[in-house]
Amino acid sequence: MSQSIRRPGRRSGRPPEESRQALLDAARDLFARREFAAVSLRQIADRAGVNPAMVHYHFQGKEGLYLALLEGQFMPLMARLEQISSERSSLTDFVGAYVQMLASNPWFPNLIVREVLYGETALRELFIERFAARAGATLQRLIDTERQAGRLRANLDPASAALSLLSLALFPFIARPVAERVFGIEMDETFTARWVEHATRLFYEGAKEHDR
Amino acid sequence: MSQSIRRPGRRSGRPPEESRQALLDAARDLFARREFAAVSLRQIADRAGVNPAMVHYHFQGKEGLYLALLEGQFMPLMARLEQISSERSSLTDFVGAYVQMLASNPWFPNLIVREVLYGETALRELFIERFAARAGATLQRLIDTERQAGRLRANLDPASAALSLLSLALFPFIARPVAERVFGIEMDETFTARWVEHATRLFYEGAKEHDR
DNA sequence: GGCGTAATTAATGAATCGTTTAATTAAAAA
DNA sequence: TTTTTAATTAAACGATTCATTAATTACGCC
Repeated sequence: MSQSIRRPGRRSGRPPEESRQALLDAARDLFARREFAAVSLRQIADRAGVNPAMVHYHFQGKEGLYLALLEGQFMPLMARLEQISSERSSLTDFVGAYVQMLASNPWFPNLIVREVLYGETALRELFIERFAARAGATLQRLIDTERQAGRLRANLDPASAALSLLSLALFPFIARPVAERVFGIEMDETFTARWVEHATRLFYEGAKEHDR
Repeated sequence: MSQSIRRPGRRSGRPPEESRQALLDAARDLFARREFAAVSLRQIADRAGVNPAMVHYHFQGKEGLYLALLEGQFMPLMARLEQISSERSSLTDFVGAYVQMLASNPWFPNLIVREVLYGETALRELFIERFAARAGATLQRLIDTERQAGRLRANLDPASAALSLLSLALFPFIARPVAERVFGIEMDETFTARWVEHATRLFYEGAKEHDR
């Protein structure tokens, strides 16, 4: 399979950064589909078109590659999400930017689910403390602002409301592979825009003051 | 680690079904946390308190154990869900029974996510064809009934509505480990009941006819 | 143009994986 | 009670895992 007939030695006309980046890209794609222990170094190296030993040369081992991947790909997106969480003042813009980002980086929700929701790893704590807790608080604050402005009903529980909005915004992209088939939709930019519109409308109408 | 000082031979006063069931239970717990390739036979056997070779005696190997697990634990719950999908006529009852079941079997959403959403396995096809597609259709049918009865707005898209309701019903239990910490909730029976109430109310109010 | 260093590979080692076999004990059958 | 069968284990096997080392090639600097 990985029958590389290449002799050893530095490759000609190729910046060394290329191998490193190829490994990171391959690892990102594979770790989005299967968890750490289930992905082998040879799989990664094969996909990147380099020798497995390169993983140790560049990253000091499998775990080092994983950490570098999180540092280089996961963390920037998380920082971006955190930025969105803090600076947006409109609830709709918040959800929109959120959904936009998840839709255009399909590997991201996968890795979140794998690493944060079900992986009992140190990254979960990091994610919760540094991001989820803050985003949750921001979301509840935004909701409370809307509530005090009279656009949401007075007795609305901020935690339940925040969890609802998160559910509407995130679930379709988490369940993407199945949802696309079951509901015959394709999660492109068109769908993303429509979904943001649909979800926020449903939320606002469902959570506003109403007589019953 | 698995330093069992027990001599070989049949155990006294112990029905053989016990070992088999212990293996299935151990496998269920472990496969809910880590995927197939990441769980070793020795881990399962240790947790079950038997020798790894028992897996081959009872199930003809690791894959056989996995299939037996799906057959014995996953499939019955899926059949129960399918029953709920077909016989309930009220949308609220449907969601209620659904949520109830997910809450009381925490390993089930985990396995669904792992096996169906992200595992590119044969079980995904089975799940989609035999269950998800049918449940999706049933849900859309129920929603359409409500729509024609005037309890939901006339121009509501059944697919989007169904996906919304699913999001509200499922996401909290999929994201359970994080949601519990971020929002300071505990997903016991009390929460379950309140969530069903909250989610269906949000959905009905958000999707009913309203002037804007 | 020669030389040191950086990049890359093949070859190898130690650990662990799933599996198989043979031995051993208890239960069931005769 | 004796014999057969079922259940269980330890031990060993080959395959595959991650990691290491030594050898090889190209690049950059003087």
